[in-house]
Amino acid sequence: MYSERSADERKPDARRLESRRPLDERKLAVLRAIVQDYVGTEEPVGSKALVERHSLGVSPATVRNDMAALEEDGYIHQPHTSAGRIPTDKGYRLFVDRLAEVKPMSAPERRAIRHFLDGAVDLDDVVARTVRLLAQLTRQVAVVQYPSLSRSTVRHIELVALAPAKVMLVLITNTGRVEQRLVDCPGAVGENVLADLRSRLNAGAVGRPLPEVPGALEELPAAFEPSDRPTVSVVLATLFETLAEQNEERIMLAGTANLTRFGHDFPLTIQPVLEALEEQVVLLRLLGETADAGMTVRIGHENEYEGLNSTSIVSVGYGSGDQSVAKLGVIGPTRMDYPGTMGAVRAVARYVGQILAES
Amino acid sequence: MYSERSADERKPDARRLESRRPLDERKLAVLRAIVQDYVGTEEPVGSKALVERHSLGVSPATVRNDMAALEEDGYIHQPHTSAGRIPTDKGYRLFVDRLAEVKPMSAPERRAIRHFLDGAVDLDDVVARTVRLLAQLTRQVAVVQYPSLSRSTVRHIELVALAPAKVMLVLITNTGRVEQRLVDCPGAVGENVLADLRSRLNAGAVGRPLPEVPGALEELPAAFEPSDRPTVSVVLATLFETLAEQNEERIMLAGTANLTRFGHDFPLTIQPVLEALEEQVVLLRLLGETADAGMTVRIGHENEYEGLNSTSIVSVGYGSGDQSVAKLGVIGPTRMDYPGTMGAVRAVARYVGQILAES
DNA sequence: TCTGGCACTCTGCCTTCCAGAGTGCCAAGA
DNA sequence: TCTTGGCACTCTGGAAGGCAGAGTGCCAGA
Repeated sequence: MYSERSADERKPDARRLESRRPLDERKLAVLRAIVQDYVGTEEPVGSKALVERHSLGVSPATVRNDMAALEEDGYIHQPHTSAGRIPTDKGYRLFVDRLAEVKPMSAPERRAIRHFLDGAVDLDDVVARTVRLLAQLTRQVAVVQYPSLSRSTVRHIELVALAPAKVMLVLITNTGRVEQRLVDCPGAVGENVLADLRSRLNAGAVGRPLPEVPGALEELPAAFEPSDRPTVSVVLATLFETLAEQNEERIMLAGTANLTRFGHDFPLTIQPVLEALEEQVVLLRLLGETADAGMTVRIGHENEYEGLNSTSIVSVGYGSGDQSVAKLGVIGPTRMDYPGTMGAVRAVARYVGQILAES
Repeated sequence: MYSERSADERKPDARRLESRRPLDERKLAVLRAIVQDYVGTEEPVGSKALVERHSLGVSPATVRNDMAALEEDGYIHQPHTSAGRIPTDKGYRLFVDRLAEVKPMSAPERRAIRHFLDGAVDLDDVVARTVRLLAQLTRQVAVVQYPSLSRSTVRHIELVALAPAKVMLVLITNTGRVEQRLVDCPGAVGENVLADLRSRLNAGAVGRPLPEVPGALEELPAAFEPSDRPTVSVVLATLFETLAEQNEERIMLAGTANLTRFGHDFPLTIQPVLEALEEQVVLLRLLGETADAGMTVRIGHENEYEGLNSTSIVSVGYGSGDQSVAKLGVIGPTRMDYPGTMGAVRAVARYVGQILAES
């Protein structure tokens, strides 16, 4: 799995991927050329076409020899005798690990990103804009996870009496996320009790990371009159439940129409992908496997989920400060423009982080 | 456009759709049979197959004559000489208006719907469950609009001081919808002012339909000290803005994977549909065209949006009381099982309404 | 008004054929 | 030992042709 590290760190990993004999420079150049051409044309690429389009400085016959070696090592593959070659998952892997440079966004692109995201009015809007932007930039399916509760801290807790025995609990996090729950209390709740509870809740929880909140508020019921304790307990229970509901994490999606540019054997590939995209659980797990730092690229069969076996996923964490609070990424065919996609994903993640930090 | 009305009311409408000579009973039966068979097989249906599968009591030759008449009137159409017939949009229209009975859900189905929706914990969950249920029942793309702000009433308005000059405004509606906005105040806001404002806001707004709220609160700043008025005005402005933002209406979608069962000429049909589905605006307009009472069916070219010209949309309003607060529906190929789809849509809308009314 | 019969016309599918692209291998050259 | 030109071979994709099957339109008779 690709992670952004320095070249020195990276090498031992990459070497493990190769088989017995190391690939010489030219073979790597051939592989790179094959990947680039195949991504461009979607057609198996032959030796003659290769030397024409790339200045490899050798003849087609030589390239053929290299190709044979690459094929034997499993980096490329021939759909049938006397057809050109297409990269295998392993070939893409090597390409991403050693042959590709993440392509930085151009200055105008960066300006456009900034500009587009700056217009957002609230968290929902930030996420919505981000996902659309990413889909547009990469022309693929984009996925953005809402800043997760588990990494954020409490900004405020509010209690609102809606009816004598009904209280609405509102939790606001530093990432701008708002969660609300209706609480059915065992009996009528006095406004003074509510006010007291409100201020104690905030005193104990504000500024804390969500997972720590239950510990900090454990002793709270003891501070109240015995007659009020059931109410306090119910409210607390609801609060803890809300905090714990990490699986309630939301995800936003855009660019599914880009799936139509997927491949030739269309319905077969696209249906499982669409199904996967509808399963929040699958998407969350997918994003969850993203490394905490650096970009993650999962290629074809490296993917656990079967329906996504012919897709690649480029994902990265983003956050308001230095640590990531959520992930985002794109899903596209294994035959994708990795450098460009990775560049776009990284740039978008960076800017979203900035926007979140500012607000 | 189909609307559910009594048979008597319906007739004049239907008659207008027919051409000069009225279609006799048998021709209608033939059309009905054609629609049913075509929906089942997806293949043009011929005269011989028709008499075999349906007990029309006449010979293929007779059916052929009827078909010729139906074709002349534009209800069916021949892809090419010596092929079977397929219904036109006009044919489906007639079928829906006069030949189809909305198919009621079976008792087990109704129980399943109820059961599935009953488990919902909050509004988000209700909508999410509804849309998935609808997609599953109809095996098509389901669309559910969140209960709209414009029809609901204020249940509570809450103000929360987050920082000296930052206030969070939370609006809770009777449909369970919660909207929040961050307000930047011109200066620090005292807690007593905030409390005063809070209670006055609620006194003036609670129970009112959202559109009436601005009128009811117009005079509010006058009740405060001149020094506090700028703050009050800003909060009010933000509140009104929130109320006015009807275009912020949200929509939830499910079942896009069902598009893969769409037709043969796949990528061509599916891409514009996927694009349309990503445009909230398009979807909202689509649902917006739903009649306020009764079900609406829009078939093929009756649809404004070009990308949906080969799809039909079955939509209906749903609501917590007797009046509808939002719409839901499904989008599928014009060649869809109208009676079944309409039955499912109606049933789901009814149960969602009940759930909303209970909560 | 309905029906059986008949000639006619399409499509869809299968087969055949052919050019084009690409390969693997070999022997010669650097 | 690596590179290269040459050559025979293979496979796909598209075009062309042929054919069975399904379906129609029309006509004359009941």
